[in-house]
Amino acid sequence: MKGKELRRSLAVLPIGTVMKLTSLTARQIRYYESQGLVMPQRNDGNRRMYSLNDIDRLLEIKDYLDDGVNIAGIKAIYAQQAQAQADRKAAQDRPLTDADVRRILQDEFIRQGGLGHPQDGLDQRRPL
DNA sequence: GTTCTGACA
DNA sequence: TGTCAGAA
Repeated sequence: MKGKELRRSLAVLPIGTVMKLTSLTARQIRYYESQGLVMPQRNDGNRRMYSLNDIDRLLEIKDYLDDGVNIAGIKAIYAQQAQAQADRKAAQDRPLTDADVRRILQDEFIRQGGLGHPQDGLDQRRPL
């Protein structure tokens, strides 16, 4: 993770500041948290501490709400996005399976001509 | 003074 | 969602 994103994820804002930055009431901000839409950190005194990313998320939630999307809908959107990212990460981290290796070897085999079609006298080789 | 949780005329 | 209470 780069320093820039690290700073954006630093939770340093108390709810009072977040209220002014988002024009949301503390009631609304806490409610969205209860719905799992945001998950601010807590400091020693159990006070919610928000990061710049949290601010963006809250502003985004507000926009969705203004566009008529309900809480359930927003939940679905974030759930789907999280799933999409999980899939991408899984694809990156997963070591090659036997199936992957077979597919790669077969592709390479075909790329080099494979069994070809000796009958028609022309190979199916494709240039790289 | 600010924020937290829980509750509801 | 607003707002009040009682505590931290």
